[in-house]
Amino acid sequence: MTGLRERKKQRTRDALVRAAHELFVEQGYETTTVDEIVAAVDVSQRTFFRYFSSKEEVAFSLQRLVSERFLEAVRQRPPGGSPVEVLRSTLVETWGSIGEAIEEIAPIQLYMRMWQIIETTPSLIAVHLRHSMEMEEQLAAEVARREGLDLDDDPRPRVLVAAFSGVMRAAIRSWSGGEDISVSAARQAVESYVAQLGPALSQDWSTGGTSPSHVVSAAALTARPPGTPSSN
Amino acid sequence: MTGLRERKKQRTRDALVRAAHELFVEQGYETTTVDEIVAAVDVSQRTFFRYFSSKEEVAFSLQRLVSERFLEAVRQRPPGGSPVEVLRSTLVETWGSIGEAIEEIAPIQLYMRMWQIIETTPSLIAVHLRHSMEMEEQLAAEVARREGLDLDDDPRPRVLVAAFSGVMRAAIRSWSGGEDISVSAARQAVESYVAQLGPALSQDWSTGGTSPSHVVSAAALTARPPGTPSSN
DNA sequence: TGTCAATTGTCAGCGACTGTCACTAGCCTC
DNA sequence: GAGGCTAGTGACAGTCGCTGACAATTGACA
Repeated sequence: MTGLRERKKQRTRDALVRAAHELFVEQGYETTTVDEIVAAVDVSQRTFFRYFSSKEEVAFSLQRLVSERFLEAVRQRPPGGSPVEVLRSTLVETWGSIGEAIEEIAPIQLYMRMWQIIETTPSLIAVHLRHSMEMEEQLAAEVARREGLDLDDDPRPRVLVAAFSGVMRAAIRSWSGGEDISVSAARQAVESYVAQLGPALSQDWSTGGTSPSHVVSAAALTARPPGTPSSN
Repeated sequence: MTGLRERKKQRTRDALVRAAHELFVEQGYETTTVDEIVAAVDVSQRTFFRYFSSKEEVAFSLQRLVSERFLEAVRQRPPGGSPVEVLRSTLVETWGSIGEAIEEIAPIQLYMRMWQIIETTPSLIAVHLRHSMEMEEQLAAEVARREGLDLDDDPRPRVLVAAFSGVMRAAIRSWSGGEDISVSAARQAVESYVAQLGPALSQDWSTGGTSPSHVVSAAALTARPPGTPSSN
């Protein structure tokens, strides 16, 4: 059992995350000041910066939680299965428990709405892209480990992960730009996009398009799955 | 002919860019203050922020120049040829004139060294990724226009451009992490990476790897070209 | 040459972030 | 259960990026 000191720290940290998310969602990221966040939790600004190295960090704290959980789940996965399938099934199977982990800190709706804020705030888009890059690197290392490959010699892990994470980003972007920002809509968007990844790469898509046949398999990577609304 | 006022503006702008690049390269981006930059050019800080909306913007001013020139060159390109080939040949043919455009503002070595700063400064990496995304969107629109396609219906322009720009980024990263940061080394790295793009996508790469055959064509996208030193 | 408009400098101020130091409150020992 | 130890907090002063407002300057043009 953890001590009182520890629990107190966790509480203030969670409170800061929750307050920050509420304010960001309510009035936007740029227009929310750190002073407003700490006022809502009633701690000093100095304390805020002891928990988070920047205002950006608190905005991505839940995203980071999700990334870490997912990465950990992939690491725990028993050997076997193709890498794409490992990533896909890990995603599907951990979705629920990761959702619960979020709920312990803030209502999941807040997390969902925060995605919209990120995707519409230029400075956050930039940071998000960098995080994705870092996440890709770690995932690629794990895939390489599982397959017994050397990341320096074999580019396939990185490529696989890049494709996977590209599809994830496309799904999130499509979902966050749409009408229904519910959890189930997100899950559906992500799962249907990801489900296309394997088939799209193995099937032959050159069914009479104007494009040369060598780009079509890759093209399917960002194709909208049927029934998904176009979001621009 | 442009008036004196106009020329004076151009001079101070170029001087700011040059001074900023010199300082960034010499002592790092974060540790260089805007006050140092304006002191080197002897203008007020307010003037700096009239030319550049942020410290980041001046750091990317030469990169932006290059992007714009390249995009413009693609736009000027007569119809015909496959999209990949159009991008590749435009790159090769405009390399020289773009270099000259840079030289009018700052020594090209400074531009080259600035890449290293960008690639090793987290906040600049993030901004760079966002710029790449924006550039991809514009290039994709142009490719779609050339091919008479609708970007909303056909994902292939975006995919093609994403692949192209991914290869470019990989090339730059490999080059900037290496020993030889000369212009010719950069050119060689970029051109050899890009040259692989077409063949890599059309060839069959499944020559007895452990991976499923459906990822190998994509895998070749980030493969190191022969003779290029590994840079991590 | 005098008027107009564009450009610049000065100043005051906000917001993100950091170093420092005194203080408070869990924790651990006797 | 008292007292020392230390992790965590608050208060304060200061730096740096960036902005608005207004006055001073300087090229443009009649």
